[in-house]
Amino acid sequence: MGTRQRLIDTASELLAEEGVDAVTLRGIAKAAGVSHGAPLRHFSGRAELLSAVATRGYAALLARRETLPETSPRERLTAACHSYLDFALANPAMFELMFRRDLIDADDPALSAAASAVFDTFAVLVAAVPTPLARSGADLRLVAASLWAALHGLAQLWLWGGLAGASFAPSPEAALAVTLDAYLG
Amino acid sequence: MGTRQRLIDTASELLAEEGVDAVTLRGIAKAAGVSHGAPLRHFSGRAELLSAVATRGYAALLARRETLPETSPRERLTAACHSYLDFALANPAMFELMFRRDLIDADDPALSAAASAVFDTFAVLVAAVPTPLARSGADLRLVAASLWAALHGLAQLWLWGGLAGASFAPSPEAALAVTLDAYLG
DNA sequence: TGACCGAAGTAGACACCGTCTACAGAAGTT
DNA sequence: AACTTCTGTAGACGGTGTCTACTTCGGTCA
Repeated sequence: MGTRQRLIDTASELLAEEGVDAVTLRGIAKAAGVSHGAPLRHFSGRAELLSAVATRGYAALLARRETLPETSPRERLTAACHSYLDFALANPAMFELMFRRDLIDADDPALSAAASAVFDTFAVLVAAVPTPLARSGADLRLVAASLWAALHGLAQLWLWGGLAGASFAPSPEAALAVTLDAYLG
Repeated sequence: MGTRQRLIDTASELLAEEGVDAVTLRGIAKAAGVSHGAPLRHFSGRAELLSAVATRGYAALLARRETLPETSPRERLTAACHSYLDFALANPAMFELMFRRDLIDADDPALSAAASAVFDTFAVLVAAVPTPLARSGADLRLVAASLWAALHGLAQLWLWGGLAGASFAPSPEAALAVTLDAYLG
């Protein structure tokens, strides 16, 4: 296996185990058993390596779409929403990296393609459900964007520390249920 | 004026002008005209200084609640939502800092108090509006959390790069309108 | 075959970062 | 007047990303 691929693998493991702070170019190199300068032979810099890692994250998110139940469009959509939240909570470091534009290169073609694919497939799922919003004539892609943002905010806020410190501490699933209620009626 | 306060001021300006990457302890010290070690006489470390800056951000967010129109609860809530999004888009670096738990100390008492106050006042606004969700018996604080998350996700996603790269690029206001439609019916 | 040449890995240097420590002075207290 | 505390400075240390030689190895071509 090529060094380039091993660097991405090692970085992914390091990310999952030690968090986003640990994904340092030198640390990855050491964990991969190469010198600290070796990664620069395969990537233009840290951002490019981490972009490759994040791209893998978007791919994993997309892969979850293949495992949705083959039932009603509505159930498929709610399952996809749960899947998104589950992914974020199960892979917090990867999820954080995927949206840290100071660590990755947002213009990376593979990365933005993967990210767009995630949104596009989500938009398709949304379009298949006759929500009250859709009945009222709203732009379906706008509804998809709005719902995705709601999901994303839920994940982000929860990873951030939930509403800990606030006077009560709901579970993310409970909040998601309310969100889905709002959108799907 | 004490050095401590000037450090917070300088850091805030630096944050707004140069972004979150520029808010380095040494950079702040230089901009404030003191030696690189001086900040450590007033703060235990970078996290404590940045927590003070972020606390100011939450305070600014809270202050916007004072300027809401004295009309119907529904209009007050929608105005508060627009205000939240406006704040994020107008102060992207501050908004980012406020939710970067690797840069600030989430356990800072002043910080968590300010953050909780923001959520609590938002929950009060939500509770005053007879949304369809409320009528269906949902926990009002849960509704507030869900709506806040939706707002937050909208802001975050937009700052992240909007849905640029996706097949279409909606304005954040348009997406917010859909979100409010979903929740307020 | 032998010369060449580019790709890949290494080691060292540089500037920057956060943090720690030793030191100097100023201010206030006993 | 002596002593202690507070505030600021300067230097050091380990860590980071990136750049620049320097090797080394594999394949290509005369």
